[in-house]
Parts: sequence; structure tokens; C-alpha cells
Amino acid sequence: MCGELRAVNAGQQVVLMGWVNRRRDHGNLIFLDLRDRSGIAQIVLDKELTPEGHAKGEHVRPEFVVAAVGKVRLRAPDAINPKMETGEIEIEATELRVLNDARLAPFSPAEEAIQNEEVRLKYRYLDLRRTEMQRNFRLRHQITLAIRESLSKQGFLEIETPILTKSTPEGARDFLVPSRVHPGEFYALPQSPQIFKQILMISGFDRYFQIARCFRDEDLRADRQLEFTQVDLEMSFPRQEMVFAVVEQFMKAAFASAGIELPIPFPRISYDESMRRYGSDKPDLRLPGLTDVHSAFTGDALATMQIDPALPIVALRIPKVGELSRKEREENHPLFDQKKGAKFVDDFKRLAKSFPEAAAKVRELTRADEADFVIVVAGDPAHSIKASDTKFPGRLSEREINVYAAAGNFRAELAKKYAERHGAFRITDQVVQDAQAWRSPQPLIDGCYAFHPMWLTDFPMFEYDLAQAKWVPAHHPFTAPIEADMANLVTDPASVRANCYDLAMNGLELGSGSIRIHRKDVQQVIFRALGISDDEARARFGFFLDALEYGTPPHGGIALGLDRIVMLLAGAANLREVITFPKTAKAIDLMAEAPTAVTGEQLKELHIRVALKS
RNA sequence: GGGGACGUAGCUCAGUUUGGUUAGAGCGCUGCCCUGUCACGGCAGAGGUCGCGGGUUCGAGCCCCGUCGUCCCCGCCA
Repeated sequence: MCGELRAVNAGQQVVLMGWVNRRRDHGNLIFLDLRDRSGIAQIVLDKELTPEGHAKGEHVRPEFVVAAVGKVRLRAPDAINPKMETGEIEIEATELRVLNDARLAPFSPAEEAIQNEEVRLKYRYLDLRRTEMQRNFRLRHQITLAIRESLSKQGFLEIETPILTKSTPEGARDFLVPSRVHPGEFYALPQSPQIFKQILMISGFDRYFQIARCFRDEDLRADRQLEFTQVDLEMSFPRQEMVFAVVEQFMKAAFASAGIELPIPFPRISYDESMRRYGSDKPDLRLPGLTDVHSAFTGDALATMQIDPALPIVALRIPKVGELSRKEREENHPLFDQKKGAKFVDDFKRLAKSFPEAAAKVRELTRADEADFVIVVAGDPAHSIKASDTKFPGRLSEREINVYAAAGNFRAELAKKYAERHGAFRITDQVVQDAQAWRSPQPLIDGCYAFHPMWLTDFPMFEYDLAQAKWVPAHHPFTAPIEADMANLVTDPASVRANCYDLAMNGLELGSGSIRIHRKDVQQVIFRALGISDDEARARFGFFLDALEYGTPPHGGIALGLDRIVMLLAGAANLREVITFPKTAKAIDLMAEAPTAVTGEQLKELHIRVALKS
């Protein structure tokens, strides 16, 4: 293997096979950099030593596939290349065989990713040859392996569930597959193995897991593809803490496989607290959170500034951004979500002029340095939004959540924009760039962790739908309420918390799970509370309701997005970097050119007629 | 469904502000030269429907309208 040869291999006879990364022709001496997945080695073709090999070498071009026969030799001291892992040696070729030629590639796999993602995806096989992509998928393999090993050690069995199945209750649009045998009927691809894994608990498999492909026919995002992979698990007789412990173990193992030490247990935070402190249900803890600065403003000041005193007033702080010009600030304004009924103050000079005490207090409360950029976000009384401002005791109102979310989104956007300046995301970048580091078992920087996992708990069971004027489920219908809140299900739905939990890390939702309902009577109450009729429940998952009646153990579990975990560890900003053949934002595979129309013959066999809108 | 950014040589980009002769650069590519390079070097050369369609104009890469594609976001989706 090209990249594995070292000084100790000097003198060995070898046959190296791989792709020509680069060719340097010095006339009677030709250097070939030969690349395979292990790395690059330099082949020397000397006209005196191998006239034939040298002659072939003259016609070799980038990405030709060749075999070089020869001896490993130490380079002369002044010819050592310290930038190459194999820089101390080279192959003195006695023979060169051209195994295959190659057309001129639209871009070179020897170089960094090109900007044009269309071309990258169309020629994905060339893109995947790049060192960075090879590294990403090796990383993905190692992470997957570590998770399998950890879960197996913890007593989980890996069990497969169907891909051709029935619509599951996840709420997204299904991908449908027509049945040839049953005209007019369709299978659905699983949005998750949810019902099957719960049935596996009923079947007595105790602890199940699966690295499961899931499918959701919704619009794509940087962190969302049509098909994605989940680490899906379920266990019998659990409590939240037991699920957390299992996940923490395998996450620790997964990160260790990438050379990152992840301290456990992970911190926990309630949903309400997360909204207050980060304006998000997937907080990024690499930067300071939001600060409640209501106390900095007098009633008069709020009236003058036209800020709603009944709503939260929070400050966000992005460190080390420095002072921004008016133009720079204005360029940031589109990053603020106008639709949340919130407004912001980012001109601190003006604020200090009108309300010097308030401005000083805000900077004091946020512990802002001179160079830190601070923005105050507050409710806009003038703004009419479609949101309920009904305040249920012990629970954030929708308008409050909107103000926090506006601040949280703004914080995340600005953090992304000024990543260079605050440097809080840098350690992740370093993981990417340092090709050695990812293999190292040592943490990259002692005591400084680039990855901040966080459990979120105590989600509300229901959300109030203003349009329908009723409480609707915030989760899938098998999520159990927290035991203590069970009594309030009908009388006070607002106060009921769900026995479910999310795992977030660095501003991404990594996974979501819950303790499930295992009793039929509770399930019926929930269905009723969710406005799902008996008939509807029976039609959608009657088989599951039947199964529930045959001795269902208490059970619960979670599913974590494997692609997202790999993305974080690869330091990638997009899922496409860790998925071999991803789809574009318009849901197209540019290489395979899918989807496509199919023949009339195929449609006929499937009893399908296509009716396109004109 | 909506908002934003982008689209000029194989790739990365300049040129668009203020319409004006034959659209440029770097890398890559082709040919020749070169025995110690490793982003090799030197000389010469090829390569463009300026995404596509229409319009305004004496004249459009540049202005207007439409359309397509890629990316990011909202909606949607845990």
C-alpha cells in the first residue's frame, strides 16, 4: 500500500498499484506520485535503469491506473520530503505497467474540493478519490464500528426490520412503492423503524439496535437528506437515565474512535431552560448563551424604545467580533427572522447615547468585553403575529418562545458568520485539516473540548394549535407522558410533560427518543387527547395496538443521526460530505440522474397511470 | 410554496459600478526541452453559444423580462 511504506521498508521488493496523482517529467528522469487509499508514494522512472518503464512513463497521465514494480529505497538526505508521510523513501522502479488509461478529469482528485458542487456531484467517483473524502468515509466506518461494538458489549442485538413496510407515525411524507401483486396498493419506506422496534420489545428481544436507513420525502437542508442513517435502539424496562447511559457509552466510544475524548455523563437541561438560555432546542454551547437583560431597562426606557415589557428581553454576545460599522450591521439584518414578532438593538453607541445606564448594565450583565459584539432582542408590541400569547402557568408562552427563538437564530447565524473572529469553532476545523490528528488516540487539546453534547428533557406533551383551537401532539403518539403529569392529561394538557428527550451537540439535533406508552388504556387516552379517532388509530397501526395487548413490557429508546455524528467529527458543514452519493437540494442524484420517468411497460405492470399537471 | 446568493475557458476567478473594436488572468490541458523534483522548471500553443430564451439599443457578458441549475434559509421535517 502506497501510503504505508517507511524507511524501515528500504530494500524491500514491492509492486505498488494505484492512480497517478501527479507526474513530474525531468527528461530522462520521471517522478510519479502514486496514490491509493492509504496515501501517496513517489515512483522514480530512470531511463538508465528501466528504459521501457521510462518510455511508458512519458505517456502516463493523471488518474491513469498503473502498477510499479521495484525496490523501496531511502532518499538522499537532501531529497527527503518532510511534507509527505512516505517522504523518506521512494520506489526505484524496474518496471511500469499501465493497467488502464483515463480521460482528462473535469477536476483533479489530487486537489481540494472545487467550489462547483454540481460538477463534484456529477463526477462523484472522482470527488470521492480525494484524500478528504477518503478520510471522511474511513472515519464513518470507524465510528459505525465503534458504535456496533459498544452496543453489542452493552447487550444489544443488531436486528433488521423491513424496508418495504407500512406508513409509520413520524409525521413526514412517505416514499411509496407500488405493489405489482396488489393493484392500487402501496408499501411505504420506513421513516424510522419505530413500530417494528417496539414490537421487538413485545417479542422479548430486550435490547435491540440497528444502523437503519430511514426515508422522508421532505425538502432537503444542509443537515437533512431524503434518506439518512440512524443509530436506532430500543430497550425494555428502561428509565430515561438508562437510555442516557447507553447512548453516552456508545457516543464516548464513537468519539474515541476519532481521537476525541468525550466526557460523560452529558449535561442535561430542560426544554424551557434551553429556550431561555439559548433560544433553541438544539443549543450550541461553544459560545455564550443568551442573557436576561430585562432588569437593565426602566419602564420609561422600554416605552420609548417601543419594547413589549411583558415579553423577554435578552442579549446575545458574540465574542471578539469587534466594532461593526453601520454598513456591516445592516448587512447582518437579513439574518434576523422578522416573522417572530421580535426586534433588536444592535447599535450600542446610539443606545448608550439615549440610555447610558441601560447600555452599561447590558454589557455588565452579559460580561461583554470591549471587543464583544452585543445585541439586545425583545418583543415588538407593534408586531402582530399569529401566535397565542396565552400564558399557561409553568410554561413558556408561544410569544415568549418566539422572542427567544429569534434571538437564538440570530445568535447562531452571527456565530457562523463571524466564526473566524470568535474562533470558538476552530478546534473542529483543526480536526478536519490535521490529517494525522483524527487517527490519534489523544484528545486534540487537553481540557478543551470542541464537542458539547447536551440532553434536553421535559418537553411539553402538547402544543396549542391556534388555527384549530386545540391541543395537538408535539411528538409521535406512542410517547408516554411523564408519570407525575399523567393525572392532568385531560384536565390540564398544557402542564403535561412528555417522557421524551433529545440529544443536541454544537447546534445540531443528534437524536430524539422517548419512553413509550406500553399500556392500552393510556394509549387510548393519548389518542383521544390527540384527536385521533379509534377508527383512524386502527387503520394506521391496528396491528401494533393488537400487539400491545399481548404482554407489552415497559420500553423506550432513541434514534441518533449517524450522518450528523460523522459530519460533526469530520468537521463538515454539510451532510453531503459524509454521504457517498447524496441528493441535491432539489432532491436529485446528479450522477445517477435519479429520479427518472419509467417505461409505459413498467407502469402498466404496476397498475399505475401518471397524470401530470399540464 | 416563499426569500436570498451565485452562474464568464475543464477548474478558481476578474471584467457588470458608467453598454462601445478581437472577453482576460492563474491553475489545468497539448507539443517541445530538461537526471532530483515533490504545487518541478523553461519555451510555444490550443481552449469561450459569458447557463438558456426573449426584449431594449446603432451596439449587450454588462440594462429589462422570463426561465433553468447549484447553494443557504423559511415553510415542511424531530
